[in-house]
Amino acid sequence: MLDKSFDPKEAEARIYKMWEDSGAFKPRAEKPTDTKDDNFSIVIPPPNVTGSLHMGHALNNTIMDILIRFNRMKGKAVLWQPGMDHAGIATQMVVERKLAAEQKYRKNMSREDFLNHVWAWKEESGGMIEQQLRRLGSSCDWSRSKFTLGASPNADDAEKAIQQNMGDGVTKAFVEMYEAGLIYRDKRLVNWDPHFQTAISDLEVETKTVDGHYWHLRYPLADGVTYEHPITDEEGKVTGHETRGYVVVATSRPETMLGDTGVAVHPDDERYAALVGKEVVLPIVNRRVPIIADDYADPEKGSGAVKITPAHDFNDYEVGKRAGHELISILDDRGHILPLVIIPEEFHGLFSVKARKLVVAKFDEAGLLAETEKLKIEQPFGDRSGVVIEPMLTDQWFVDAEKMAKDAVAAVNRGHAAHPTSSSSGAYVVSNETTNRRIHGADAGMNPRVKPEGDGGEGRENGTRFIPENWKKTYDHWMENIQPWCISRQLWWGHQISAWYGPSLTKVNYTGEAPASLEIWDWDNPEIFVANTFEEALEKASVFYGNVDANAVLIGKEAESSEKWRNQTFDDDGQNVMLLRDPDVLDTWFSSGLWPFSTLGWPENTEELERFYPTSVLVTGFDIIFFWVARMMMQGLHFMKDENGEGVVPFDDVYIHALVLDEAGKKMSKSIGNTLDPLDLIDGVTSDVLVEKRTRGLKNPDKAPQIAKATRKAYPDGFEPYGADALRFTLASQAGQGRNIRLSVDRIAGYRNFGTKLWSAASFGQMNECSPVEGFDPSTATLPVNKWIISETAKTAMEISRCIDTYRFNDAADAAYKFTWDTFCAWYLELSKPLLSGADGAEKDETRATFGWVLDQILKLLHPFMPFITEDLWAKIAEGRKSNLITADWPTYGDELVNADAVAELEWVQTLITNIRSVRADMNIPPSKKAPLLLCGDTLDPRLAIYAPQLSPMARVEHVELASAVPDNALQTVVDGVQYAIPLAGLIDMDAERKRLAKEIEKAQSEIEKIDRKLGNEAFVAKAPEKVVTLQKERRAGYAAEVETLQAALDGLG
RNA sequence: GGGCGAUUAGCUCAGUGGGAGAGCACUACAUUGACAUUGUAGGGGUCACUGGUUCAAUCCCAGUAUCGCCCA
Repeated sequence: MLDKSFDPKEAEARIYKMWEDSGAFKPRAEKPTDTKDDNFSIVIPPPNVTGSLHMGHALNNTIMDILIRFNRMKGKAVLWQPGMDHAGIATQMVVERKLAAEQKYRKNMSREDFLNHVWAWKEESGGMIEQQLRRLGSSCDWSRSKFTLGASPNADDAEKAIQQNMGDGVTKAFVEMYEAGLIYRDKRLVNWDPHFQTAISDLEVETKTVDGHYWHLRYPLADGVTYEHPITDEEGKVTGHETRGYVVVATSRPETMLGDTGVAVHPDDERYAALVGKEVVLPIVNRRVPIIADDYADPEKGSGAVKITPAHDFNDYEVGKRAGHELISILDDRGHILPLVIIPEEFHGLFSVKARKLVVAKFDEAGLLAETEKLKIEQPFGDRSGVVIEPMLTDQWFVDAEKMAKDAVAAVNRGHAAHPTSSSSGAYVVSNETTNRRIHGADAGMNPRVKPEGDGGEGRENGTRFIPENWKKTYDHWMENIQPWCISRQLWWGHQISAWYGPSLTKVNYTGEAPASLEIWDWDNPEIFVANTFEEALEKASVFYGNVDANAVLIGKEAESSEKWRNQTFDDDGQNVMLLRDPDVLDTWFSSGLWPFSTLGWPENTEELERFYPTSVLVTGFDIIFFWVARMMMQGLHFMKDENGEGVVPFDDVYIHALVLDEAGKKMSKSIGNTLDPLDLIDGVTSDVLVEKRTRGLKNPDKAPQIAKATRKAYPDGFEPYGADALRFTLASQAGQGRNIRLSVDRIAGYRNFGTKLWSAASFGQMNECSPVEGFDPSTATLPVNKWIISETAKTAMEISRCIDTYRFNDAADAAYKFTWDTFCAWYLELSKPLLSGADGAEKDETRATFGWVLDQILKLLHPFMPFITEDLWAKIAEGRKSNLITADWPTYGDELVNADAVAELEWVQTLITNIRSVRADMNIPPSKKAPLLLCGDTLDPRLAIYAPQLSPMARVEHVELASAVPDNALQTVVDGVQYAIPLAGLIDMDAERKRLAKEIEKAQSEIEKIDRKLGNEAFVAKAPEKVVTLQKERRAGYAAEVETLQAALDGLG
């Protein structure tokens, strides 16, 4: 006997362990007959090692798990590759914060000591999210979980073996890209985060609109020059001129004037034409700088003249470069004014905001502050640090993204061209069945790519397709405007850059002769040796310096610090020039970009790489298309080559899912206090705990009472334990291909109820001995009711398969829900009751077997969505199953099981029952009151006798008989043009019945009118397809018959 | 400023060139037989607005309004 209901708390952990222990999460062994089509793979978007599960993960992983389980059941070799991202900045931040609480600071530690702290933290507290992902039911192959940074120095050998390639791969990628000219080192303006004191990429900068000021500053013209400045009225008309000995520039950052190199005006701006070529004297610093003409100056904005600070503004940088200006950096790493001789001492060391106030005060004092304007300004902030980002001139490593982007754009064009928008059916071509490729690792030869068999699709031809396809535009747009990607970070936690520096020989005209002395070597613009290892770098250096000064031979010393390297010149033996390894690390996304192949073992040529690259689909949110998807495309195409040397895309499809928002449509965020923890929805939570969690550790604690109040109002009773299945099903059912999902807790409860419904139907089946029958062949069923439910099962199975294949998860979930609840539970189960409780015999046996078979199919079809409850039932309703549900065969039958006659017959039964119920309910006839059903006509429909046992309980029909005329005091209904009467003397309000009939007639009448308008239109009859015209005629006939019968009924009432 | 998207029942959202849908909420009725985490029935919508294309528009096109997101 089944328990009363499913207990997720008890079952989830037990079942998950059973799956994992069974080896079901590992890809099945390769068969000799396997083609690329028989493999299905997904790489997980690696969560940050610091991360904890949020709703975005829940959606993302639910979708992946649906795809994975579906394809696994279809018999494919399935690999869901898990892993984590080391998340450079985020992790370093977490650990530094933790150390600070213990009065320990990174600055006072060696790099090695600090990294040991981070690794220790990772072992202890990192990676919690992998446990949380298990709670969702994610069926990843955890045994191959990868970490972008590789193994910890203290890891055991097994772990080291698993992670070995991760670090090697990144180094190899860096070196190869450098050698291919795709990576270079350059002094450029970059986004500088003064808090973390590192460069960050454009993508890590968030521009926000904040309250700010525009200060209009007067820059005096040099040498007593003056000009006539036009004075305008409110409408912009010039009303006169005034003589000015200054130009006005407006800025939101006055402190940068300390580093100004000029003032720009538009070349066509007549007002300033005479001033171009003249100079202004910068106040405070008393420097002369030129007035130049440049298109960048917008005559419409402000005074039309702009100050130019090339070292601290991206636009000014370009202007300065065009004008050949020298760059003057005025800020240090922390955003403080540098102690430069050209800057008055009182500014030295001031934080930029303080310097700003002082500059403004000085201008004001000197009468040079023309105006202070309050307005909203756009300001860049670091997405992690939250501080204002300073453009800074520094030496950094860059990827020439523009070059790589071309191939990546072309690959997506190919992907979409191979799959033109589908026909009106809206069905996508099933991707993973139209590709058939084999790939080998970088060092191996490639097999020719086999063209897929055509099923209408042309095959992917090594392209990637976005789903929904509108994301292609976003991707294209960004790729076409891509900027050099700054990949170096001034952090410690990450892949240290594999480059070594030696002194440069550029200062001498190097001819191969030994320079006279090391003194003239240039330490500021070092020679760069990019290599996989120090030994390799040394070799390269030896070749380079080989015939230089015989007194200074490089023999393999690596400088421990840049100070030592610069200041000491020779190593401790006083003999040798040292090489210095670049202390910086790579942007985390550089290693994430290798994820689709590094996780499969690259740069080794592994079996997994062969079998599972390219991956079938990438499932992710649109917020990381640029960060991640684009980079994987670029790096995948660069490193993974086919036998012709063509780059191979990392995935066939990219499915972009929605963002999960709260019920009000707001982005979930800790600071707003509207986050929902997936685990709370799975396990349940009290309102008190929920409030506590939402108000703990707020950046702005003042908000706590407000958040607490809103939380208690929204969820006064907290959450019940809905279980992982309900959460998954809700996410799937809301995963329409739109932009976002408002998560509804009511719906989660609704889908929990759905699970209970399924459970109770299974329980009913068990009580009635409806166990699955070994070898039952559904095509042999004889009873129409069984043929019908088998038909509906087949139709549903086809529908669900089609929907999952085309990433229409909500449609798939809906189809499963409707079939289970409405078709199976509400109709079949009730219709089967008389048979199951009737006399033993062939019909009862067939019905039991059918019931058992259909329930099995339901469990299979629901399994990808609700893995736990289905697996539990699978085991509990039948003993000695051949396999667990997770590896059971997916239903693949189809039309051959659909019996149109049986479907028509049962639809008639349902209409009859529904109509009887409806007229009775309309007249408020209590269900307890049974009544005969009279067929008003000449012959009794034999089907009425057959379904009498069902009509009795379901439609409260006492018995069925033929009547020549409608008796008085009877309700009437029409099914298929046949009139039925239900005599209920004494229970019917005849006036109400007349009104009811009149209303029904009116309804049908208005439909007829609508159709008549159409059919009366000659153009419609002439031009519309015949099918449509016929359909309308048929519909009209149907309504007409109904009206006639209803009218007769109404007339009969007198 | 450029781009993308949304606007359908009270709420949250599907949907389609030819008969307006679901879940929740609501109303009425029911209840010892799978299930109250229930059953049956019902009410409720000019498919944002204005034009256009078409025999036919909620759907395609153009514009307007409102809201949201991304980029500058």
